[in-house]
Amino acid sequence: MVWRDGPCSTYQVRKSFLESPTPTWSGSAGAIYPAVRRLERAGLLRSRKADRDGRGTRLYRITTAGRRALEAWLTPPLPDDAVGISSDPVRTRVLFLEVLPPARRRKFLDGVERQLDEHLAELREARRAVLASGEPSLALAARGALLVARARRRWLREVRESL
Amino acid sequence: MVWRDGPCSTYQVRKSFLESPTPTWSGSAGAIYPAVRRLERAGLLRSRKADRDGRGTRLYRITTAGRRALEAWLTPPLPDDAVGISSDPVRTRVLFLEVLPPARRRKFLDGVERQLDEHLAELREARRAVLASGEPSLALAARGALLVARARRRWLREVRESL
DNA sequence: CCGCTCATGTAACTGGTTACATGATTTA
DNA sequence: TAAATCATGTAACCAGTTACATGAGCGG
Repeated sequence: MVWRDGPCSTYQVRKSFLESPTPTWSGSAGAIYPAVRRLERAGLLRSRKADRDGRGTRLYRITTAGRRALEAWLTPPLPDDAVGISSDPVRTRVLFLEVLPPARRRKFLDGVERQLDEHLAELREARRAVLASGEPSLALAARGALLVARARRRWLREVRESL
Repeated sequence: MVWRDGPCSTYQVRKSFLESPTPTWSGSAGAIYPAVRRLERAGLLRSRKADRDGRGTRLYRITTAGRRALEAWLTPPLPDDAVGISSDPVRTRVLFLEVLPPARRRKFLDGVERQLDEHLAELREARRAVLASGEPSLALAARGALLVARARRRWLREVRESL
């Protein structure tokens, strides 16, 4: 994010996390501020004091080493846990569906299908917004999220049928 | 897992994690043993000493409260991060693909498509094994993992075309 | 100038990873 | 019976969450 957003404050990085639609990126201050300091200590970021700012804000830039680290992160082969089966809380729950009596299994599927449909509507809406904004990477990512969500939704229908 | 595997040792639970194809479930001893003890302290599990075992192994069973907790976990609405956009390390990387010059972007896609194809072959193989074993929940989960992996694979093809 | 939100943190708690220790059991 | 591996842990380290503190800047 510092690579992308040029010289920027930790707070700007934090905002990117807070605004991300992916809920695993919480953007809590207690994670971001220490992480940025770690990256600077590791030599991947460099900072200078911001002008006319009473808060002592520091502006960060990526270093050459940081750039190299980014490129390494984008160089295959990716680690196993990047391409392997992604964790899916719904799939995990289905593994233990037999805990419930059959009637409640159907209720589970009803509820989750409903939630997934709402989620799909949000994703389509978000994708429209991002297409309008004209940022190609964001549009691609939104498309990816949508395709995966659709696959999960179709799978849930199969689960119901096999029940 | 204790619900499913009847009275069982912590090590049996650990084996389930170690054998899981989902790489985020590492099954490290330093996670499992303390977790099982926490569950017992919370009253969700109960244990007794195993007969004729020199290691002082304890066998765990789920309690009524544990059973209730399991059912609550399976009762919609699920939390947002369970149905929301799942984190996907490949998608995250694509967001920052512009770090690379165009030739290396193609190399990234080549490598990841190759890895995903291998992963798909493994998933199909695993699914066959699980279908043969005759465990319906495992077969459903394997099917879900396969559908999601296929969606990711198709999306990567779109990414290449849009490049 | 008062209160709100912006912005930058910090501290205690929680929990996972890595690496090691130890004794039981099995196998060659 | 010696070596391997099974099984049960523990300790140090690392990193994220929650909740709080503090001061800057701004809008009425």
